Amino acid sequence: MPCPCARELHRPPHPPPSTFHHPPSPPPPPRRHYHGLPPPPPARSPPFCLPLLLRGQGRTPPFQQPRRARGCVASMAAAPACRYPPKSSARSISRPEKLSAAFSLSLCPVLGAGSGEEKATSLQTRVAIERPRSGGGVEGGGGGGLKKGPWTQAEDKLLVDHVRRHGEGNWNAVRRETGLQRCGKSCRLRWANHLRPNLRKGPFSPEEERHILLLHGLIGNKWARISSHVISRSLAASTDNEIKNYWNTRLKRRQRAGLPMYPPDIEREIATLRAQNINPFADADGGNAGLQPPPPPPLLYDASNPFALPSPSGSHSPLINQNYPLLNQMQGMQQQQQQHVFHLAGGHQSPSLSPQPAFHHQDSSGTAALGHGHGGFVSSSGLPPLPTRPHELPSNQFDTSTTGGLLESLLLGGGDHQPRHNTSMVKVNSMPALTYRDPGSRLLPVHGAGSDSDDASHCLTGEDMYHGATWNFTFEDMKPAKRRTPSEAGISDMFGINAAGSIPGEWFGGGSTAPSPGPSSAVTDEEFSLEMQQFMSLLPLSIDEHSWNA
DNA sequence: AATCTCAACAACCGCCCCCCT
DNA sequence: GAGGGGGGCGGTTGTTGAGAT
Repeated sequence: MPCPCARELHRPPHPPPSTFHHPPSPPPPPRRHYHGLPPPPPARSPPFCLPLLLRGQGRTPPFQQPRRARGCVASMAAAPACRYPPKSSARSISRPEKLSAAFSLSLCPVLGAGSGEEKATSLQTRVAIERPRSGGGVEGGGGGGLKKGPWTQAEDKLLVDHVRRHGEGNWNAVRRETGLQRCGKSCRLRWANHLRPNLRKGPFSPEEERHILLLHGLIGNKWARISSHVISRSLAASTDNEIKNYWNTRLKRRQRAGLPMYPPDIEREIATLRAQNINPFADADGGNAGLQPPPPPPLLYDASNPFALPSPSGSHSPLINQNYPLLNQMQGMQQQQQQHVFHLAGGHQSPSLSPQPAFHHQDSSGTAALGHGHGGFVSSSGLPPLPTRPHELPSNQFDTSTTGGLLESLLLGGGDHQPRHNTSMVKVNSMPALTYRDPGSRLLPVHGAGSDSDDASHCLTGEDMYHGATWNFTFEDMKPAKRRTPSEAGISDMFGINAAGSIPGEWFGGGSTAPSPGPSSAVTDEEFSLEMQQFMSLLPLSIDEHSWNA
């Protein structure tokens, strides 16, 4: 029997009114058919260029391609975000058993104290309760009856109320003070990924996708940093989990098709950036000058590669002074943008919005750095965050010392001067596409051995604008659109969040002028457009921009 | 109509780091 | 310096609905 709300799933997306000064957007692409005819080729994107990205050029308005709805809207609207039983149940019992093991009021103290409506809702949505793992395991290694699995509205409310009162952090206290039978980690995750204000739930624009690709190519699976960078550009938070999921699905898709993970232009951009080998903060703060080790050969730089630009002489020169002069402006505007954001918030910071350690960070050298706020409130500066965790070494995916440049500084805490390996060519296990060729070959990834001709046949064939060669690229804007999940709508409804994402009355003290509090779609188009217009107005136009917006 | 495949995504888990005592 | 708690991050699992077969 079809879901009574199935029509909701097929309802065409309704992009909210946008004040963007962009050409009319084409209708959302059809859902990608993996076994059908290849989709029409996407509009040609301009070469990926960090300055362009930082300037927001070519950015398509968010929410134009609402993400595909998942689940039954009717039930999800009043349901937790995830309706399936917890993993522990799913693994150990069959489906009928799972159903029988579903939510039991007597075993769920939170909902057991809730209203009958909550109970009914939970029953409808088969909210399962924690079943003992093998050996009676409980979350947290002895947490004694901690609940797992999908969150309920009641739990969300408890968590939100707690954060409202006490702010973020001290997550383990949530359980003590609210009786919420969740471990601190779970609370933090729930808050960070679903409940915190300014969460951006919507499709990644093509430009954001390219941005993600570039950042991933530069720093690897540093989802939080990628997220923070995207956040800074998008003025609202896309969670690291979201980006991670996006990447993983993309990875699987392209791996199946035997395709490279990165389009050639992005790879060239990666090579270019890594070839810069410069630290923009070396001269900017005066404290890092001379601290950077001599630039090792860049990861992707290959003398035989015409696209991996050679390291500029005096490669400590700020990138922004050489090839990306706009970054000078960007950096200078960061503080201004931050102040603007807080001004929009009414100049008041509630506890949860109080400066997070990583949000406005004063590093050891005394350089004020606007950092990412993973898990916390986000920057909406539209500018790349500055290093916040100088202690953090690059992951095993990349030896980022090979660039020592802007993005490492931005994303990996470029202030760290910890010894690094000097590897000119790194095979990245988690990034198969970045297993690069032998010298002399083109800067193209080694394709996977597997070849899904079916999928591959549907990949767009483009032209290597530098070589005239062809390339296959499954453009990401072909992916199905997503939309705000019903559970999030339910959360919003539960807390009285209006369509614009603001909560009537108090919400962290932000009031109606707060920057889009509330989960999902938190930044309204008006707010986004306002900031972007103000932002863009400070920047000169360029040929690229004209051509992109033409 | 049934089954399969896929994308999407929530949530858990383990590891690690930071901070405090 | 050692130990523990708090917290962050990345990897992974498992479930869903939709579309394809």
